[in-house]
Amino acid sequence: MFSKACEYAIRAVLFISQKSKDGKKVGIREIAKGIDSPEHFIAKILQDLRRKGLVQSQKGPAGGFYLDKESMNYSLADVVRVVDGDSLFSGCGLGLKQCSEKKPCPLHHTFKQIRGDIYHMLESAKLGEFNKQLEKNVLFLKGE
Amino acid sequence: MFSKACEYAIRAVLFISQKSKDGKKVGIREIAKGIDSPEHFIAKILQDLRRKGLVQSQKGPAGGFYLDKESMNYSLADVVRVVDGDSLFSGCGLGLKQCSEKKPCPLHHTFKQIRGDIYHMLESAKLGEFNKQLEKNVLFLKGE
DNA sequence: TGAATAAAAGACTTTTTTGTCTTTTATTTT
DNA sequence: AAAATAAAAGACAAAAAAGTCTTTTATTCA
Ligand code: FES
Ligand code: FES
Repeated sequence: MFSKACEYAIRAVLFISQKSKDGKKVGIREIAKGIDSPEHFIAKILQDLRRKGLVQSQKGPAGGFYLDKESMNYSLADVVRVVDGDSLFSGCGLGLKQCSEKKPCPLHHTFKQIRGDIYHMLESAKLGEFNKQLEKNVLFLKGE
Repeated sequence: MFSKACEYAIRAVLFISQKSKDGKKVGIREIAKGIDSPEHFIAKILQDLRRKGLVQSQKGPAGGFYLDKESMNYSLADVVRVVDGDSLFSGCGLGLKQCSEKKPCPLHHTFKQIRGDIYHMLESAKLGEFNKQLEKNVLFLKGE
């Protein structure tokens, strides 16, 4: 459904959100541990997200990644678009060159609905909204 | 969502279904053209499906791929399971090692629903059921 | 039986994705 | 200013997915 890079991206962004909610910054090593991902791999992904303005960062001692007020209101759909593009939101489920009403694939009518549900799920999930549940250990960003 | 191999597989199986509905067999070249896929690539995928019994084939002149009565009742979910495994049906959307109620990821509750919808869409879609619409050119297996 | 046909099998290449390592740049603190 | 810290950048490697090519095997038909 998502690429590995995108899965890591979402988990990282939610991790940063929770850790940085009272102005703190969080380093790449802590992020990698917190979401159980390869350190340098998630680092590169976060650089992309920073260039697009979805997360902020600061170099040097006491530096790290964080989310400002605005970024808290980005949605997971924004993250997905940066990392995986928008084929998940608009592409054909069976891989036809383009999804269209004029030449629909056999799954089109059902799939369109589901694709919309996915979009709605991601669009309505703002980065800041899971903070409390993550802190209470009611939601998790890594397994075991 | 699906791998390329799986997209081709679904399209191929529906193509075979439609072409073979009155006992005819269809060759790999015609299939590849009919669904706009690489010939040898889809050939290999169909070999897997044949070993699992989802499609039938016959070598030699006038041979080719076809679906028998039983195979017509397989579902797209069966095809997906053979080609992509069942992670789409049971895996965590954010890539946690396992999806569970005990340690749910932030998307778990919403995603579980969507995953179920996908499963239902694929499980209820039997291989034979698109034949008429494909023949009438109301549904399509390739773009442009 | 022999030629033609078509799938099966397997080796191989290319591309994409994922992951690692090293060097550079910016920032802070002493 | 110097040392320490942490992200940024970029080169590189490994693995997986996608795609290609050649040879073999089974079947039919003349
Ligand atoms: S054409 Fe396939 S999903 Fe719309
Ligand atoms: S734990 Fe992530 S979908 Fe269930």
